Amino acid sequence: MSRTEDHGGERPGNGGSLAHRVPDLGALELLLAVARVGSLGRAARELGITQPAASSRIRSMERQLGVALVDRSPRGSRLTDAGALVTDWARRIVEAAEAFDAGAQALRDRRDSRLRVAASMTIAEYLLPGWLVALRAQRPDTAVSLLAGNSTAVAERLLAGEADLGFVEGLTVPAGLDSAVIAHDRLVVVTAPTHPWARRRRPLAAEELAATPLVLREEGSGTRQVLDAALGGLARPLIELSSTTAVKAAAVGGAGPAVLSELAVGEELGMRRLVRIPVQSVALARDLRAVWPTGHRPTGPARDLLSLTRS
Amino acid sequence: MSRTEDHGGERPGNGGSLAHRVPDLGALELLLAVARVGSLGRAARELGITQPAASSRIRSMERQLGVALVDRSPRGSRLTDAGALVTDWARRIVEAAEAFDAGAQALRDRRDSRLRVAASMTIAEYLLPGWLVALRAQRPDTAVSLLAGNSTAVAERLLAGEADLGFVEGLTVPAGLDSAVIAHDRLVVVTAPTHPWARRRRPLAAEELAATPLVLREEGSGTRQVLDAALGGLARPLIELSSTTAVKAAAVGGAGPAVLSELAVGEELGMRRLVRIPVQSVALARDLRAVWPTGHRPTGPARDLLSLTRS
DNA sequence: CCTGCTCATAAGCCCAGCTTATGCAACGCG
DNA sequence: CGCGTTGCATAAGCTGGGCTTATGAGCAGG
Repeated sequence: MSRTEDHGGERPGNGGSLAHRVPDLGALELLLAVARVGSLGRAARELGITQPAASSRIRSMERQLGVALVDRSPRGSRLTDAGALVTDWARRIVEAAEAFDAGAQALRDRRDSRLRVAASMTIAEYLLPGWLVALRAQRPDTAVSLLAGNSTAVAERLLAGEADLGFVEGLTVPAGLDSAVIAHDRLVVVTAPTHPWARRRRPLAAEELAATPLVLREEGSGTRQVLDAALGGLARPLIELSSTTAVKAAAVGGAGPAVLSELAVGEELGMRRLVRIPVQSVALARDLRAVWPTGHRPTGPARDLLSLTRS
Repeated sequence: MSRTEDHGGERPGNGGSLAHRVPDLGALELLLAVARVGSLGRAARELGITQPAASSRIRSMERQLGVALVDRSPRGSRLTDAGALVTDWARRIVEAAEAFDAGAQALRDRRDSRLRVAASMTIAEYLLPGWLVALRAQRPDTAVSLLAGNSTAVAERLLAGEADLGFVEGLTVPAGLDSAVIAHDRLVVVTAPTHPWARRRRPLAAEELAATPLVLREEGSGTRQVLDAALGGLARPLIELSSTTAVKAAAVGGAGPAVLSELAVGEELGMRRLVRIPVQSVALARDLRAVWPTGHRPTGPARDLLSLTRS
């Protein structure tokens, strides 16, 4: 029990401060660059720093992780096996950071940008950043601005000419807008893997779901509307929380079954932090739509973004 | 020197240095803490720093992003709308960092750890970090060590008593091991969204796939073995690359169709950076299995980990 | 054997982020 | 109505991580 560093006794499910154990983004980018070009010096040049800086940075990263990451040779540097693994994990962080950056950049350029997008929360949270990364890859100098709100707000912006393209997830398309379905979303019932439902063999019946207190978004949210409609207005809240992520956290923590968009829990399901409970004969599907003012077909960058969103 | 930091006209698809536009992990963690507890000061205490440090850090993050993130009031701080969105994007980064940390920690503790895991590359890359995060949430003081290699290496370690639990993805279970299927993986054919196949209506026939030069892993990799077996040893390589991520990058870049594990491309599909091409009558499914020496059923932490991996 | 590539080390600079110490604003309570 | 509590902002000073430039050492190839 040689616990090395454990003065962090915080809430369950949280170790100690992450930032001290994970290299910063610059270091991770550097590692990816080294993996790509096969040399510290060239990777350094690529990032606009000097070779000693790169050398030292990689070295200190290795010290921090306690693992050799690159094999230095006089003819270049290659990743070790552990380094290849670490690089792949690092890539996930960098990709998440790219999505963050794309979203943040759109959020910043408030008024004057060329492509103004209005989107509902779920879409803005989970899908848009990825689309923006892709859009930036295609058209690097398109500046995008983003406004997030509910369906009504999206419709208002579009009709007022303050947005060029909208995305909504509701059951109906707001009046005055044309739309195209770009994806299908489904609400799913999830629990922590420890919950009894996780060991069920037979799908859940609608009545069981309606009879069980659930971890839910607050009334008025798109998710809640769909669920209430599907169950006939009967969903019983165990707790009501004001954000998707709060609901997820509660479910992961074992508070109880939650109902959430498939989009929101993809990762948790993949990592088995949540388990999906099959449900019988409840219509929890909903369309995700791109919308624009009737008649004004999207053109230019809006058209590009729209075509990115279709599979 | 007038040039501040912009002699970087790099390869397409890459902006400039990310690290300067995205707040560092510490700042993101702080933001999440503020969102959770509703006060700068309490969030600061939670992370073991002082209130002025937190105040300044949040402020500089707001300056960096050009968006107000929190509403300060004399009675606490709440996220703005933009702040809520940014926080959700930030959470993705932090979660990726947690997975990185869990993996790295396992990689570091080479010999002496209590639970020694040996896993094939794909599993080690995409699934294990998530499991380790979950395991750490359940049993915070279990130290895990990780060794990644191909099926043969995994089997050797287990039989030599140098590993307590293994994970393999091949077609067959190595001799001397018992196994349990923990998940199903499928190889999928993917292309960039711009590729002609992305606009096909009808599924691809096996012969078409076999006749088309593909972006592939090198011969000998598990992925390649499964593909060759499914096609009858006929896969034609356009390029052979030595890592899953290199293959992904090539496919995203439009080099040509690639064949990859579903696990590896989930994110790219979600973000529409890759498009999945349906294929007809080719058996690309494979089992992911946990393995252990015949007779030695996993016990203790190994058992915990094993049960985490089953849905 | 020299030239060119690689990486490592050394010495010095600079700024980001931390701390402590303080001030100001709002709320609640005796 | 003053007083204590809670919460945020500002100021001044320290420290360290990461950068730079300068230099050296190992290995390949003409």
